[in-house]
Amino acid sequence: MNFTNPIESASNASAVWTPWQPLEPALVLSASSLAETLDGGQAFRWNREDAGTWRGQWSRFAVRLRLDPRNRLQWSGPVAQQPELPAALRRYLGLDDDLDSRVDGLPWRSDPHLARAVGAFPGLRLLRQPLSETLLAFLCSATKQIVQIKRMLALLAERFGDDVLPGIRTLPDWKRLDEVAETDLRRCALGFRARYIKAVAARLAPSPEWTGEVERLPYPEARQWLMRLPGVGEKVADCVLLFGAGKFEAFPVDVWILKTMRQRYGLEDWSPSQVAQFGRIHFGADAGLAQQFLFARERREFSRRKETT
DNA sequence: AGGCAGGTGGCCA
DNA sequence: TGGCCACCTGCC
Repeated sequence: MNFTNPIESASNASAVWTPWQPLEPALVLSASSLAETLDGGQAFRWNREDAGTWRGQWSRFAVRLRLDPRNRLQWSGPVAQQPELPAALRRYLGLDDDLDSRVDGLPWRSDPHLARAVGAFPGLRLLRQPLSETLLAFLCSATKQIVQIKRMLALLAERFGDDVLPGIRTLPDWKRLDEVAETDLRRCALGFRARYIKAVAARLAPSPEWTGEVERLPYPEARQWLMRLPGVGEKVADCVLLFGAGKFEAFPVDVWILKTMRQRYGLEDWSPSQVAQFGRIHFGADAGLAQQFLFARERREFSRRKETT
């Protein structure tokens, strides 16, 4: 790779970005699958820079992504974050997981609804985000829309995160959040979620190794550990494990999935907890992957209905 | 303009 | 266990 001719980003005069280059090995996905992966409720720090270009952050990294005319993913990153960024990006995008074979292993052959959802979002991915940030994000998520969760995290990063490069800030870690007064957290539009975040910070600030230990635990134990934290119930724990720990058997049940599953699988009067158990049994070891396709399709159906009414 | 949101925890039967 | 309600705030 050659970074001798870096270009200036139009939207950020200070950070110097590398030229666009293909991800290696190549990753092919549709524009809507890319949008759904980055901005569909797994992660909350991605924004459209202009048509077809995304800019996002995780940990101390920033990157821009777009598709070439043959739908292969290209990236451009801050020159200052070379040469670590490509490996970090591959990990973030979960390229070490053979997603194609996992998708193939789902029961789509006997489940037409799942087959339609899989067909509608070719190349859709599960991200492998830092667990700590994923926990923070989903503590913010209770009864909030994606736009509002994004706003909370942007405010948290702006006010309490660290400066990495001009225009690039980390989210605060638990140690930092433990130092912030709850009233100051509430000014980040967190509402009652601020109390949970404070309590989790008080619990995790003294043990920075906690998240790493949870990540290494098998799914059922990791889930129990997470659910001992205030503000973390079944749904948040499953989101954290699926999007931030690579536990593909986690099957988060929010109101959207609950609605779809009740309708499509004849589970009218089932509780969220029962639906989660059904999902893990029906879809198997990669139930969370199935959930992501069903979720994407449900969101698309919803926005279509909204347009026509 | 006021109800309602991608949940959780506490209280009650 | 199962059902109900408060919890903040901003957006449709």
